[in-house]
Amino acid sequence: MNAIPQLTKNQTLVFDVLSHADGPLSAYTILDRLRDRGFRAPLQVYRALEKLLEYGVVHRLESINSFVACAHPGEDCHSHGLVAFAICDKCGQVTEFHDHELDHRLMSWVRGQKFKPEKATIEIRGRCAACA
Amino acid sequence: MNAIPQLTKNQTLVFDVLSHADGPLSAYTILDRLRDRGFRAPLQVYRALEKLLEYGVVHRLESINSFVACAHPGEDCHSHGLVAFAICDKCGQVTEFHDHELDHRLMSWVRGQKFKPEKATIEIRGRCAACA
DNA sequence: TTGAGTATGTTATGTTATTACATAGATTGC
DNA sequence: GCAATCTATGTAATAACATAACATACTCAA
Ligand SMILES: [Zn+2]
Ligand SMILES: [Zn+2]
Ligand SMILES: [Zn+2]
Ligand SMILES: [Zn+2]
Repeated sequence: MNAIPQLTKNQTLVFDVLSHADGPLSAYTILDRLRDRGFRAPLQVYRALEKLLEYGVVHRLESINSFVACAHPGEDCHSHGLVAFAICDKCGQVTEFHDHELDHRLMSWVRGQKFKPEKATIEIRGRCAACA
Repeated sequence: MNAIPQLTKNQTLVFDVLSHADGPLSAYTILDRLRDRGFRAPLQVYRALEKLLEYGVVHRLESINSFVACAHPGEDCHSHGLVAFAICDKCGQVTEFHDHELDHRLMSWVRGQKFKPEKATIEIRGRCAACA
């Protein structure tokens, strides 16, 4: 359970944008929102995201090439468990959830294969309750 | 359980490349491998892939922007169940698997949220037995 | 045979992500 | 202090992935 280090200037800016967004954002959207804070190039965003992902305070949604602030900051789940997302294709809302049973099931299959997991991606696309 | 229609010329070419590949391929890699069969533009690949995905004979691996031929052709799983992948980051080998228990667990969570799932992505990245 | 639907070809463009190189700031040991 | 080192940042260019827009051709049924 590594502590989250003090964020640098750019990391703070990117994290702030994600925290206050009402849904996942692409790297280039983040860039646009930080132009008036001095951001000029994608790398400023990608480098910050890389660290934020490493610290576990941001998640990447592979199926939509976007990033979202962790919905459960401070919780222990991320260090030992797996994270899943339900993504609404209509309104963009994302629900992050953890399920130890799911985790256990996946990992037991994986261990049976002698596969050494590093990272798991679980994303469900569809319609949220409000948009159904 | 919709039958798979007769594939068109381009769909056949793309499917053949994927079937004979020893791992997942990006769209542009497929394009390169079909240059001498007359392919000139990405869209020829993407359009074929779109159909092949729809027919369920090819899967897209979101976390590596690549495509792979279904490992279980003809099986019924795809129409009602969910597909998961273990992807080796060293050698690129992909193992496709189905697990009804996993499926059930995920869908019960999702139903509890009144979320209407359309598609699920489950990808585990790590090292395969041979590369561990 | 004409109209609708599907498949294809081609060019251009949009979107996402990384490489390469330069500069600046912080930290450590001397 | 001052060099060595490490981390963070700035900038330009390019690579990698994906789609839009438009034209043409090929079914196939009415
Ligand atoms: Zn989280
Ligand atoms: Zn919604
Ligand atoms: Zn399959
Ligand atoms: Zn391997």
